[in-house]
Amino acid sequence: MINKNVNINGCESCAMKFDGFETLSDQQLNTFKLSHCKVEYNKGETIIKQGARCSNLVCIKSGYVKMHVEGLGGKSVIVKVLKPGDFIISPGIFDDNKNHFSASAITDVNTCLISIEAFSKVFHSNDHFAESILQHNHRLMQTLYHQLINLSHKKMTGRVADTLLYLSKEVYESNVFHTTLSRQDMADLSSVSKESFIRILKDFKDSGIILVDGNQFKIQALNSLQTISKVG
Amino acid sequence: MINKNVNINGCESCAMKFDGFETLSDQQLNTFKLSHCKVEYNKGETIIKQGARCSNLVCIKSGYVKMHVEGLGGKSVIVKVLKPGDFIISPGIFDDNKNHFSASAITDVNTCLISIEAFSKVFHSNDHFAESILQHNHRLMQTLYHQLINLSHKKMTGRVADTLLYLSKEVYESNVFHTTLSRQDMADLSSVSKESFIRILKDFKDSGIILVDGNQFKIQALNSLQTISKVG
DNA sequence: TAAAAAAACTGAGAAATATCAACTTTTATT
DNA sequence: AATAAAAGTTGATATTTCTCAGTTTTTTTA
Repeated sequence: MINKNVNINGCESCAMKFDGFETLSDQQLNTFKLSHCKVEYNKGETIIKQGARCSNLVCIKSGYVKMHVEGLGGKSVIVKVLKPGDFIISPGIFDDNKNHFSASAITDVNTCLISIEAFSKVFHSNDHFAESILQHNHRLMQTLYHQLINLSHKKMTGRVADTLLYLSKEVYESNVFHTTLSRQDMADLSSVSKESFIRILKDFKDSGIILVDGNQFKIQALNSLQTISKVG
Repeated sequence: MINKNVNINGCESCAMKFDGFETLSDQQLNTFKLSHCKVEYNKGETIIKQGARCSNLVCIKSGYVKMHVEGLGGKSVIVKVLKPGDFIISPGIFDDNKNHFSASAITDVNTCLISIEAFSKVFHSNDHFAESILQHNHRLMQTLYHQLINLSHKKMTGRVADTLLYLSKEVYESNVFHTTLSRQDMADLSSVSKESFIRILKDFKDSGIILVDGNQFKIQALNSLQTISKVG
């Protein structure tokens, strides 16, 4: 026995729950384990770079990550904020092997990187896993449809309201939250300029809809915010 | 033998090529054949309705289809124009079983509808098919990322130029084309108002970049159009 | 801890874009 | 063929949203 520790912190005993991974057999988990790297990223670091070859399935064990698409003139759109339990499959997998978006740490982040070879092997050997990967994709696509509607049919106020609701409900899961996203990030999530974002935030604050102190947020009038988001 | 014709027009002999279907065995094709309905839609008819239960994989054998997301106040965004050989998998499959977008015929359309049960059965029994379905999805997602950037970083002219290039390159595959999309449709594809779309079209025409006569288009200065699209 | 850099905020003005109303042309219907 | 309905077009106007420039606050670095 060369290494007694081979199973310590092995994937079977990983406390983290990733949706869809439940159907993996011990052997399949072992395939992941053999390929995996535990990597810690510091706040601000790039985890996935748009345009680069994609070589990993990135599983987030702790911390928060922004998933963004880099556009024209240094601008970018934030598509999603990922949290522990989320994982990222680049749409380049099974296609051109390039990343079509970037991902950056907005806090210190602990990840588990699984090689696409291992991912591919397991995808091909477990049809239930394949189904859950397709489902994972479909959900992301629903987010994108929602974002498209937001952008084209809503005015700035509606989009900013949406961002606040998204952060509160989906990301931080509380009506009081502290974010490490900058104002620019939140503006990119709402597709408005930073200045406009700040102004609208102030309006919401002045109307008593939210409470803001730096990066600390509290949603006070959920109904109002939901109405603004719906009406656009 | 009850029905001598059972194999006539069976899926093995279908002349239509759908990407990813090559890996299907005769038995798997038979699963599709058993479930399939050939349905002809008239121009203007709804093929897939957003919010309704999704019950089919829709394969387009002839004609053109617009895929659109219905948003607020009766507005909608056209995500893609589908042509013969394309097929539609609703993102609701393997998830909430609802359609998250609509699809409407913009010409008379011949379709082959395959039940999601049959689709699911084959997806689970052929890992190469599963891979190509995931790839199909990823490509659609790339379109969506592109659209997001278009919407948030480009001005109207850039978006309209993009729409013309898209129709010319991807849909009609010629620099001279006739479309059955209305001005409103093309505006929805560009996320601008119909009036703005018409105005920009006129500008392009006056600058000699394109030639327009009703629904007949000719791209005369491809370079200019590409520059406008890139610069935004 | 002082200086520098980055991020947050504010106001004014300019640019982009939508809306509305009228009008023309095309298409569909009786 | 006459009429109605829908789609396309145009101009004027109002709204939305961005950009720029300056200021303050916070964070980082030396």
